[in-house]
Parts: sequence; structure tokens; C-alpha cells
Amino acid sequence: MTLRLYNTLTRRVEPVQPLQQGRVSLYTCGPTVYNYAHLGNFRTFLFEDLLRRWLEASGYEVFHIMNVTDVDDRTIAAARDKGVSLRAHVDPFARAFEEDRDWLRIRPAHAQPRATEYIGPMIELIQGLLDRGVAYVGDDGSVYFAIARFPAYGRLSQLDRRELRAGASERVSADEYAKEDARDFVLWKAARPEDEAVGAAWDAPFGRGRPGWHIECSAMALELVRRHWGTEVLDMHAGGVDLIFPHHEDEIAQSCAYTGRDEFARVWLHGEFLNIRGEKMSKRFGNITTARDLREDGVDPGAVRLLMFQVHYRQKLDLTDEALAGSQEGSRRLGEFQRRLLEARAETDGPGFSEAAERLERELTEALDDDLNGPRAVAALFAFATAGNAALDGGEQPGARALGAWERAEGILGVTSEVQTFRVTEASGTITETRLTPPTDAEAVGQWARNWAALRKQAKMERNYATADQIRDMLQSAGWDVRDNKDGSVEVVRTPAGVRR
RNA sequence: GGCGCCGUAGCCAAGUGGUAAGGCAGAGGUCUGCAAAACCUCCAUCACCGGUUCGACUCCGGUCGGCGCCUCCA
Repeated sequence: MTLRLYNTLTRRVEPVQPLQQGRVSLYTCGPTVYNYAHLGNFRTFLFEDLLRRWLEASGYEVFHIMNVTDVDDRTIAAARDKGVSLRAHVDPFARAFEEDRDWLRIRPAHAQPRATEYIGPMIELIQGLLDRGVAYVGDDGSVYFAIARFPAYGRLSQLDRRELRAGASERVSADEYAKEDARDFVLWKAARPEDEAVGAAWDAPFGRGRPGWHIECSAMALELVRRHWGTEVLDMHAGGVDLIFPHHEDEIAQSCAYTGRDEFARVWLHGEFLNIRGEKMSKRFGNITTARDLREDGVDPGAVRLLMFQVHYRQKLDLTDEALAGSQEGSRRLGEFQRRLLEARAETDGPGFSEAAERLERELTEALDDDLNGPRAVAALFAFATAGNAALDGGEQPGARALGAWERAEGILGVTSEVQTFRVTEASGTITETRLTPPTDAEAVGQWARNWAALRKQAKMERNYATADQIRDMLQSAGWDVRDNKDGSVEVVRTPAGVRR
């Protein structure tokens, strides 16, 4: 079995065949840091994270590049509105992105280049295109790419099969008249006073200005992959479906025209949109939810990943409260199972465990090799949890095989919630706990929870069920569950937000 | 107007030319002082109408419904 992926370029699922044996270069279009990234953005980054992890788990040496767009119309406009420099506006959002990324357990790219740090390579690329005669300086002083001089234009988005509707976009650009052909796109925008005001202008042989949108990806990808592995072609390039046209189409045009090669990336991967209550999540619609919104609501990142991976990356995903609540419950169940599993670890696998482990390994591989089928991969994980729980109930213990299979699968998916739990085996008669709501700092919470667990244990031993029940009710209203285990221990368990009873 | 995606149980969602994974919710049961957790069992005939086929949810055509892209939105 080998990994097969859907390639937008060919519109087919095809086997992955890297340029260099065992190595994959992966370029993913990153965030524009004019604001907080929303869950729609993160859906794409999560699908790319799954891809990255699966490639690595499959034995590939991956070189992952994710750009950070810190200069474009929106960042400049936002900085100007706020009356600060571009840099001052963008830095906090770049940091916020990294926090959110880490929270969602997304592996950082090996290279995370910022557009403003690669102005040099961009200028070089644009100059190269001018020298080759496929770019020209327009009447407005900006540099444009001449589509007419690049015959392969439109292959990715099947433009030859489309008719552009005049005025379909309401964003009619003011520089329309400066271009030779309405479809030509800008490589370098001549500096305007607004750009200068926020420090978004650079000198170039063809005039002072700033980069167009697409040029950064080409320049940074080519520069980094050349430096790292000495190639001029990427194995994979990924992004959201909206980037197919014009962004990726334009990247191909300018990159290939520059390198003289007929491909820029061999496989083009595109993740579908996240909708919210039926509509595309977008700043324009004012319907965005950010990662930090969920974090503040107490949602576990594992639940967010589960929600995303339960839908195939090429299908639209509709975010609703019900769907999120469902994922939280599932993620919680996996979290409690994981805890049981690790606590029961032994030298050798029980029969139920070795069978379940074999199945998990096989099903996970089949699912992910088949165009990154997250839903099936997740189903395999749940099947293992159910079988494992049953085995544990039957007194079996998991050995190296089962633990290895679980850790590998969960290490790729990362859909399991952290479950906070505090256990007490013996009642201590001297404890007095009077705080009804848990303290805020982590240390004290443990003490608090254990105290209540011990008090319930005490009450139960005295057959004082009224008190025992009272303690449970109180804990539940504070968002905690009580577990009376068969071995006599009492646990107090934090219930994830959104699944409280 | 052009290009494209989708419509599977209360909700989310895989899948496939031969009689529908998984998750959440729900029902019953085991366990429990009662619970919780866990486990077991149950819960659909795949929008609609035609056609192709021995056989279609899966292929073709149409209808209805939802969504996306069409120059700077992941």
C-alpha cells in the first residue's frame, strides 16, 4: 500500500511519487496576519497537519514550508486605520497565530518565512520575469504578468473551460486600465503614499513599491526548496479551495515562467471550506469563530481536531453547536480510555488487545493512504477504544503492541481530550473541605478535588448516602463528575465544557 | 451567465454495482447503595423521477433543494 492523494491538477487520486526518494517537500499557504485566524483557516491548516504527520509516519523525510503573509492590502489597510506601522500591527497577530496553532496541536512548519523578509528574492524573481519578457511595467508603474505570454495558463483551474463573467467580482481594481490584458495579474505594486505611511514600500530596479499577493509564495518556495534540497519543484503544495484560482494558478504561471520548468508543484491539494450554520465562514459575512473563542469556552483542542477529521478534507463541513458538542463527547471518551490504557500497561498484550492493535494498525493505514480519509481513521481509533475498554473490563492488560498502536494512531490524529481526574483510594477522616467551587490555580484544584473525593469516600464507608449524594450533586453543578470504581477508589473528574449534564 | 461540489438515520458523517463504517443523541440491559463511567443490544435503505443492468444508494439523464469559485478570501 502506498499513499494516494487527490491531485487538483489532474482531478484524480494518484499515488504519491516524490522527486527524491523518501523525501517530500510540502508548501502550504499560511495565514495573512491582519487579524486572528478563524476556524475556517484552521480547518485547512489541520488538514495539512494531518497530511504532514501521515507523511512522516509513513517514513518520509518532510520539508514543510508555511508562509506568513505580513504585507498585502488588508494588513496595510488595518495598520493605516490603527495609525501604526505595518510591523507593529502584524506582529501580535503573527504571535497569536502561533499560539492558536500550538493549541490545536498543529506541528510548526520547518520553515515559516515572512513575506517582508523575502523582498530580495521576490525582486529577483520579478526582474527575471521582466528579462524573459513575460512581465511588463504598466502605465501606473506597477509590474504585471502577461498571461498571453504563458500558454499553460489556466490548467489548474481549468480556465479554458470557463467564461469569466464581466463584473462578477465587485472588486474591480483601479489599475484595470494599466494592464495590457484584463486578466493579467500584478507582481509588484507601485508605492502609494498610504503604503509609505506604514512602512510598506521597498526599492526595486523597476520602481519603488511592494509585492503583489502571489509573488511571495513563488519566491519563498523556490528560494527555500532550492537552498534545502537543491530543487526548483515542490512535491506538494496545499491550501484552501478558494486559492485554486487565481492564487495558485498565478503562482504556477510566474514560477514556471521563471524556472523554465513545466511544473512548480507536482501535487496540488485543496481543502474544502468550513461553513458555519450553512454559510461560508468569512470576515465579510461577520460569522467567524476563532480558535481562541473555543479555547475560552473551555473546548478541548482534541475535540476540535476530531470535529475536523470526522469529515473528509474535500467535503464541506458545517460547524454547528450540536456537531461540536458531539465531538467533545467523543473526544472525552477517548481521553478517559487513554488514561485507563496507560494506567493498565503491562509487558505482554492480552488477546483482545493484540487483536485490536492489529486491526487499528491496518485500518488506520488503509484509511489514511486512501486520500487521507480522516473519518475512517477516526472510526478505527474508536473501534480500538471500544475493544480496549471491553478488554480492560474483562481484566486484560495492554502490552507494547497495543500501546504502540494507540500512541502511533493518536500521535497522528491528536483527537483525544485531556481529562483531568483526581483519585483517592482511602478516606482520610481529618479532611475538611468547604469550598464549593474549585480554586483557580492548577495546584489547588488537585487538592480540592482530592479532598472532596476523600469526603465522599468517607461518607460512603459510613453508609451516609445522603451526604455522599450531596457531595456528588455539588461537584456536578461545578462541572465535575464522580466515579466510584470497583476497587473502592473514588475519582473526581473534570467534565469537558459543552457536555455538562 | 460559466465552472464545480453536495443532498445517506434526530444530528454529524464514511462508503460502494451485489442488499449501508464510525461518532453524538435516544431506548433497553449488565455493573452500582443510587449514580457516573465502561460494556452489551436495538435504532436508516441512502432527496425525487426516469433509464442502463441479472442486480444501483453506488452508472447515465432529468427535477427539486443547499453550497462554493469566477483576480488578492483557507
